[in-house]
Amino acid sequence: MTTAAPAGSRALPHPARTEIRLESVLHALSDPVRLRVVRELAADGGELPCSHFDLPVTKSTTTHHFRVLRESGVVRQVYRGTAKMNGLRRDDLDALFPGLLDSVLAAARRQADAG
Amino acid sequence: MTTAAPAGSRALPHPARTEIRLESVLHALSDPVRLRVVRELAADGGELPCSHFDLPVTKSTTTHHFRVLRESGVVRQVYRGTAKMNGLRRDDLDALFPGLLDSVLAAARRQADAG
DNA sequence: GCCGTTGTTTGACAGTCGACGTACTACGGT
DNA sequence: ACCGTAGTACGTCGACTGTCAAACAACGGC
Repeated sequence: MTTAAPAGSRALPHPARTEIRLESVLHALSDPVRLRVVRELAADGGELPCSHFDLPVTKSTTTHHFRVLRESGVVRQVYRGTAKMNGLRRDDLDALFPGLLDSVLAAARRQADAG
Repeated sequence: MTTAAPAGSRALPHPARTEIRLESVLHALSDPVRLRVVRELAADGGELPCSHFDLPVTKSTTTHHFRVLRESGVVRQVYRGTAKMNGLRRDDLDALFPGLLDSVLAAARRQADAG
């Protein structure tokens, strides 16, 4: 009754680089909570656990948002002990859509500053 | 009986430049039909009537999509006789979010070519 | 072995979205 | 005055979204 994934390294499905769709990425980034997560990940540059983010939503909603980000190809998630680490898929996104992520991040920063 | 707008020039509400929200723009661009419209508008550079677009949806759905694009600040719409002309708000978008529109368009082109 | 921390799952719920058809309005020509 | 073309408004429908609470699972340490 292992669910299909071997215990000890719960598997997380990610789209391959070629499967990443622009529409899905834009949709993932169009939510304020998710955009904020992406900004923090970009600012950090490395990997951050879900628990690092102090989001104005419950745990289950947080799980949901991270799943949308992962399934759209925006973040990569891996388990490290009990924590789930999140990293931006900068390499893949920059290869597929050069400049897109940077201009979205710049736009978000600008809008936040003007706020 | 006039609905509030003087006859002869039906008014269409547009967000002012400062009211345009990044999240709304990304959401507007995350739909395949709308992204396609935006690409055609960008390729043309000028104004095109709704009837120019041969979209795989009905007229009423087309109206809906153009409204989303207008209300998010992506396109500007004006009536010209019985036609409703649509133009990209390049000036406003470029001023608010430099490079964003271009990288989205480049990404869309790239994805379409690879498709 | 037990507990706390971390995250998942499930089910519910209200709201939005994209799509449709039908009925309607607005304008330009004939 | 009439018709045709262009687009709108309204109501509906099913699917998806964002949110929550409550119960559960996995791992690390004590």
